Amino acid sequence: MSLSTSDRSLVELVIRRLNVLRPLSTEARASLEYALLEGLEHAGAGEDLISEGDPVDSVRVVLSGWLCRYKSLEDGRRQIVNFIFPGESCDSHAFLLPVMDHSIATMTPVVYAEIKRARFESLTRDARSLAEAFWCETLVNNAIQREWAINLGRRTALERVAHLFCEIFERLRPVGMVDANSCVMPVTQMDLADATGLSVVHLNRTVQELRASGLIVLRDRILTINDLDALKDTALYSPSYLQLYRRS
Amino acid sequence: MSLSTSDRSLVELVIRRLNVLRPLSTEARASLEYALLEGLEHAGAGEDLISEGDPVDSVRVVLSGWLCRYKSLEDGRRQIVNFIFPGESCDSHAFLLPVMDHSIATMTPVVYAEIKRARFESLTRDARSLAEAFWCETLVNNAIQREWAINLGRRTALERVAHLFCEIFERLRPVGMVDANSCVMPVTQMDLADATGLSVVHLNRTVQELRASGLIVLRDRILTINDLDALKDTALYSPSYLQLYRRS
DNA sequence: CGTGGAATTGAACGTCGTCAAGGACCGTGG
DNA sequence: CCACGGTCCTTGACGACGTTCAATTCCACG
Repeated sequence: MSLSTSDRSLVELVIRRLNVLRPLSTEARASLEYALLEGLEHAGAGEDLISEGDPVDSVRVVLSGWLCRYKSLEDGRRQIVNFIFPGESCDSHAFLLPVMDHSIATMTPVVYAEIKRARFESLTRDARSLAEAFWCETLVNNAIQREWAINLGRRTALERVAHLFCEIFERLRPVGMVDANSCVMPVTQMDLADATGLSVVHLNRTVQELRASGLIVLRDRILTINDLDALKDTALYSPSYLQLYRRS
Repeated sequence: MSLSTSDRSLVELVIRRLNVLRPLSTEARASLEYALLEGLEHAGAGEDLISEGDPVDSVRVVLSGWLCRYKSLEDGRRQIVNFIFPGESCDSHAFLLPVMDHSIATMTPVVYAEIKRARFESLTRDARSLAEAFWCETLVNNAIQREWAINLGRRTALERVAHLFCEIFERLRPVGMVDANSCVMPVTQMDLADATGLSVVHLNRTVQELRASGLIVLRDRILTINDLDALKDTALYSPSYLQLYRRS
């Protein structure tokens, strides 16, 4: 495995993000950085990294690319229950439960670092700040999951899609994947439909409604938000749940 | 505060439940039992224990009664994102994040134990098994939240309500609140509507559909499930997410 | 009794899903 | 070079599921 400078900068990104959740000690950063660089892996788009029912014995930290957590019903209906963005980890501590309750799939080519359970446990035992940072991540995930519940249960199609775009934008911003008012949107409308609980057809019409009202431009897999505040208004978006910034 | 024998048996229930998630050492049980008995509190029905935006500095463990986590939109639309049943804790570790992202309300009169943050942290520091048990609880909650996402996003009204009834029944069983094939259902149809993302009117019609098909009886706040397997079939219910039983 | 919350019913409407077809784009192979 | 197939996006027509509004019944409680 070769260690490019780009890999190193991706690892930096992970550490910076965790550091926002909990300030990390110098040793914590160093040992995490080492563990990440040691476990680098690549995956193509559209692969299942883990499937519902699988036992888990490692933690994966995403360095680049988009993934999603999803669940399926017997008859094929699928619900994406969350996205996973660069800097986030897939299933820290998931090994505390016997098996996965959901699946994780790549939506783009992905670079990630795999840390075996024993290694992860010794890392977090040695650095309390690291352990807390990963736990904070789990808690924030929990909060996002709750926000998705009200999104799916109580928002209209237009509000749901607007809300999803706001959330994606706000989650990509702190990891430097937002350029002024636009970001990549490397997923199909089918995926967006599965994330918002809509049919593809209706998702498409809803996106066009957002386009027609001038709030967004979505073309060539690039999302441009013309007026973020206005988009948040139509989404009834309240950002507190992301906990992107620490209480000072 | 008086310590009745009934309080003691409720505390036993909490410990038994945590013990299913992680085997607890004798000392862990003893110190937790002590902390719980020391922090007993009561609340009436329909009270907000914590509201979105509040800082948290304690953990509440529910000894009896039903609560719910919910989120609201500006215009009053409300989504119940989860229930909290006896034996479960409200927000263990929530103090790791600055403020609550959702509110917690009592749906019935409730008995709970409040453990201050410092106390909780020393408890879990001294007993690793206890810490892991509480973390497991958080992880299971996460899994439940994901199941609710697919419930709200991809199931029909009939499936949603059937699924909710299955889940409630299965979560109440291990804490001894199920009697043969029936359990209490001490909430209004308005609450059930807010939990399933339906209007009250349509929830009512859906419940009647379940009644008409002979699957359930719901009367006088008692839910009787005539054929649990059949109900699970109509709900497309797959129980693994509750992780009620440990891998041996 | 009378009051108020909860459950229930009816009717009309609307959002969203389904089905089906057409178009844009892209890589592959003849 | 162009035909071909595949995937994704888009549009139209229609119907169904679920919402809204409003009225009625039921029941516990004072």
